[in-house]
Amino acid sequence: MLVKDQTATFHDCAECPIRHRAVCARCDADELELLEGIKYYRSYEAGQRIIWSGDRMEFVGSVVSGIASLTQTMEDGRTQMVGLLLPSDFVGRPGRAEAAYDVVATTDLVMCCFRKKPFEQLMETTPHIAQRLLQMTLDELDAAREWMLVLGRKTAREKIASLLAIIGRRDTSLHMGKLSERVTFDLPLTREAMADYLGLTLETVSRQMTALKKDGVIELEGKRHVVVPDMDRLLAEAGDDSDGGLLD
Amino acid sequence: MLVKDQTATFHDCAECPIRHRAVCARCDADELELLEGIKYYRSYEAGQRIIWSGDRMEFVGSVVSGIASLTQTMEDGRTQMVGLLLPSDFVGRPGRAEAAYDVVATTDLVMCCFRKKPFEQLMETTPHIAQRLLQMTLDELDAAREWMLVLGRKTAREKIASLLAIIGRRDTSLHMGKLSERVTFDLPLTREAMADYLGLTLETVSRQMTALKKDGVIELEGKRHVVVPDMDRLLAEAGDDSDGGLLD
DNA sequence: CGCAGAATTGATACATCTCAAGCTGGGTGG
DNA sequence: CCACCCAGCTTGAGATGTATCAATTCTGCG
Repeated sequence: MLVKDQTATFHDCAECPIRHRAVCARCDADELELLEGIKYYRSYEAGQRIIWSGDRMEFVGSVVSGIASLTQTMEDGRTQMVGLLLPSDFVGRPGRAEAAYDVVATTDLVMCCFRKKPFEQLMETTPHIAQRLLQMTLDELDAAREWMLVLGRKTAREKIASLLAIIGRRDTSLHMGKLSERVTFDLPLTREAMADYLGLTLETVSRQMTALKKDGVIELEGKRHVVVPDMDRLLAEAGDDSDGGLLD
Repeated sequence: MLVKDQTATFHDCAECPIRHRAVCARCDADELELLEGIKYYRSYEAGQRIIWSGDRMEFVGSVVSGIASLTQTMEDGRTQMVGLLLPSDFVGRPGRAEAAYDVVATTDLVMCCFRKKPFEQLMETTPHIAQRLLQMTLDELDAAREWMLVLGRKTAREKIASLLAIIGRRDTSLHMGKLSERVTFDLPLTREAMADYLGLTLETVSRQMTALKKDGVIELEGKRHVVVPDMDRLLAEAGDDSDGGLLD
């Protein structure tokens, strides 16, 4: 399987695509070697569940490639996505035995895993890891709070625009720097996943996508490929005062 | 002023009421002494703004007594509370120059402050502080994500019940341990603040409070004093499967 | 070809918002 | 001590945005 083959190419941390953004970002060569000793790769297919809420967690790790989602579900089936895990994002919580959320692979996914115990021990002796993890956790907390504003106070149209803006911005920051020009990306989420993220129904997501298209805020090629002719316009629709948003 | 007098009594960290829960919880006597060297107390009156979003942060610190709220505001005035700061909670983000949120004193408040620079330096050399801060940040992240479910998927009635359950649980865990018995507490929030927390209007909050009262889920003495005859009933109304919620 | 999952579109129901009056209780000044 | 005032709260009637239920239409794929 293609995904399996990819993993082989990451064996050396020095050449890892997320080397400078993940939890190991601050580690020097010596520390990296210690991490290499306890790491292993795992691949998942799109749709596969990685972790069940309430399960015992035997590992923590980083997303290397692909996208996963953190979700919570109520007894009656209502679900809310509470996090989008992108390459370099950390999964799992040191010091906690059981998972608090479901983690599901949204696309095909590769993770760099560490068994939990050894990782926790390493954290005690390697301040660089704990420091980086603190930084990343603070960033995630900011993103979560930004998202609370979206969930609590924005209209359906603004919610969609906000989501598109995040994804668009992230994709662009990876490629080149020029914003507020024509931006193009693929939606990694189904309408249903978008609805779960935004606290809407998939019908409402669909209607608002159509409306944004009709108003010229976005263009659609197929269902998943999005073109944003004017990023500032999109940000205005999102209700953002064009300053930074999530995920800096 | 009464609040001023109180601060005098906290001069010694060893006798501080939040000694074992705040960011200094893991510090030993030596480390505490270093912290004492850079700390100072500040008092605020109910309603006073502690920090403006976008302002330069010159200090970080812990809430010693009272309650504060973290809020975000959109240009058109819509506001969303993104955090409730209780005694022992940490304010500010080491490594960031500007505040991302407004912080407002909900009740009269005392804070234990550290100038930001010295605190950051101390963090570098004192793993116990960084470790504790990581733990607290992870807890806050969990609370924020729990709240995303409330904002995104719960009905107005469930939202109110959820908020009352959190406040009730916290108050009880401070006093005695026996839950699911009669629980009593004062609401530290106005209806408007509740609305800002829950992503509702204050009219809807008021109506749902009335409805919960009429249905016997809660009793009200005056506007602010709440009696919960059956905590399990309240949790059921919140849509929680009676397991833990926020703020463990 | 035809099926299945994903997405769109339509008609209607309903929860919450909005706008507009009143109410309540604690504090202030005459 | 009373009358008034005002912030906080409650209640009402109607408007509106989103959910719900129900068909279709699309799209990729075996």
